[in-house]
Amino acid sequence: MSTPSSWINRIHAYNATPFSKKVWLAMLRIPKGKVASYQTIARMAGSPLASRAVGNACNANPFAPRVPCHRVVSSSGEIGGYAHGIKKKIEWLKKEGIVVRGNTIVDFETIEFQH
DNA sequence: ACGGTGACGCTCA
DNA sequence: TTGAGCGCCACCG
Repeated sequence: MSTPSSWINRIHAYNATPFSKKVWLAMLRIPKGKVASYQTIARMAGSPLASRAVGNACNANPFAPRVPCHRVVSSSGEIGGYAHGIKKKIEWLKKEGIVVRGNTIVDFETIEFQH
């Protein structure tokens, strides 16, 4: 019940808008130890200019942290926001081996997942 | 139907 | 470097 495909099923079964589901599905593709920008997720969801709307979808993610919205950060390398508090977001990221200094991802460019 | 909202991103002073 | 301004877009009352 924790395989990637089961989360895909959970997402599809959940009552949410198509765009939100696309965003959540895209997040599943970010490898542990990497991060993706809201912009990249927007691109993956098929709406390249909807980075802002991606933030809204992340905020509505009912499956955190198993569906890893904590791996979605600002294109500047800043942490961005988190529904359960930025502290929590940084906590998850560090647990996955990502180094965070202040509100910034260290070596963001090299660990950024792009698609 | 429509205007307000927000976990964005970019530019410019 | 930092903050203000603005464009962007899906979603919600």
